Amino acid sequence: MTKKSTRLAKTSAEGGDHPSATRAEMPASNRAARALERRAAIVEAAMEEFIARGFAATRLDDIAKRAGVAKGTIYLHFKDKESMFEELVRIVIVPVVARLTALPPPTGSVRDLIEAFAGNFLKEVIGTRRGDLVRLIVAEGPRFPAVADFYYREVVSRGIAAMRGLIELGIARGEIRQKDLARYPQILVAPAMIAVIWQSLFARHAPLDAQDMLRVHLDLIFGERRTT
Amino acid sequence: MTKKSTRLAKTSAEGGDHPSATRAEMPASNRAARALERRAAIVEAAMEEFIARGFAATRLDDIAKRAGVAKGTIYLHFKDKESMFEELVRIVIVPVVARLTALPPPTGSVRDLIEAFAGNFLKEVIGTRRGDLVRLIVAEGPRFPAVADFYYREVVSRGIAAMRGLIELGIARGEIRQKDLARYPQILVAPAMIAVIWQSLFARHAPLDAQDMLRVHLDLIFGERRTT
DNA sequence: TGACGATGACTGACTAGTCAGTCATAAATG
DNA sequence: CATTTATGACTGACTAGTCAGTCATCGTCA
Repeated sequence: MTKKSTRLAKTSAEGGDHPSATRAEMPASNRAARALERRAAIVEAAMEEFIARGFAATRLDDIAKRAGVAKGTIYLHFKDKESMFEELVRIVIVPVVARLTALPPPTGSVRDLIEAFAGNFLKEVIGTRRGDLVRLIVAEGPRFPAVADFYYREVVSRGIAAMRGLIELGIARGEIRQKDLARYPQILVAPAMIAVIWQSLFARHAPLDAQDMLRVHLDLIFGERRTT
Repeated sequence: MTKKSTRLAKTSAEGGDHPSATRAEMPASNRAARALERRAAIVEAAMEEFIARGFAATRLDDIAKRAGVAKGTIYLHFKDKESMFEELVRIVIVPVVARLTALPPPTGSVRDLIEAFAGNFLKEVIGTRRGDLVRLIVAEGPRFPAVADFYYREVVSRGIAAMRGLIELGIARGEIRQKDLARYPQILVAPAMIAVIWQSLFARHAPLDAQDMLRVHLDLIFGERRTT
């Protein structure tokens, strides 16, 4: 009468019951480890779906399917769709911030420092899943104040502060002319943000060489690099 | 039973005479005119709702209510929700482009030209409903290729071309040093775009003086303005 | 060590609710 | 009165969230 046959079919059909052979899955460590793995799978899957479809249009069924988990399982890890989305942003962003905060030793010219930063950003954000996350936050931010707040606090305000510090250093060292720039570090990062958005929206129409663009922008700020 | 109180304040100044005074409402011109009004009301309402909630989360019932029409009426003007959204973007953007394309006579320095442009942009886009539209397009673009295409064709590519022209002029006239800038007009507009997004997302955390920021940015490109 | 009951992670059918789109009916118009 | 336009109750498809039941794993004890 009941249709519980699914799991049975799978298990019983496999005559031999070596865990490894039967379970197409993992070395099946202990429960806790498996749970963590599953949670990670859900986060990963949810990420993809939310980026591809936005919050409202994403179905939890799809996330579950992609993560290889039953829908109910999601609710063992997250309270509901909304808080799942909010946690998601935290989960994905925190390690990135952590990595970037571990800044390289301040050696060399300010331009070199910023260039290193830009190179990182290029490699790690522009054109990657993380870049899409940024677009997603721009998209959903107004409907998720908690997300916008978090993003401002953890990423934007820190980033702005760091850039301001760099700019002031550059001014002090005479590398940067324009003193007012320190008041608007946004100007420094604007082209990078534009590059992120451009890749998501217009890359197919007109590919953008983000690296070259950022170089030109830095030339604008520091003066043309002399190949002397 | 019905609450027809909605379309009151509109155009009651029309030559109303014959209809009984009972209709405190519109003397209403002819059918075609009313239809256009309604269509406009729907577009306006849809705009608000889509901006506030995004495409997927917007309910047609809400649009209808806000526009003061029945839901069925929407379907007299638009095929379905999706094409409504796409048409909407066109309807709202076309006049803006038209207005901006009617550029002022190229008098004065390039910097003055661009400053006039920026001033316009500031007044007409940043911090207005139209700014939100830009954010909406960024948000929904990936899910609406038609919208992204249209926006690229009508706004982005034209804007980029126009900016490139201005930059080249500035280089020719010796106002702009950095020749490579002509290859990336995006750099010129990046801070303006950032300002649009900033106002939507972070204004409540840290208000941004967009005008001043744009001035600083232009100083960066043209050199500090001499108070001549 | 091996057997066995307790545990709780996991499942997916199900409920309750939502909303795009339809259409029979009503109002307005000419 | 015939025709065009508007209405909003209704339908059917879809989905967030639930929960009774299952079973792999774990702790315990002979």
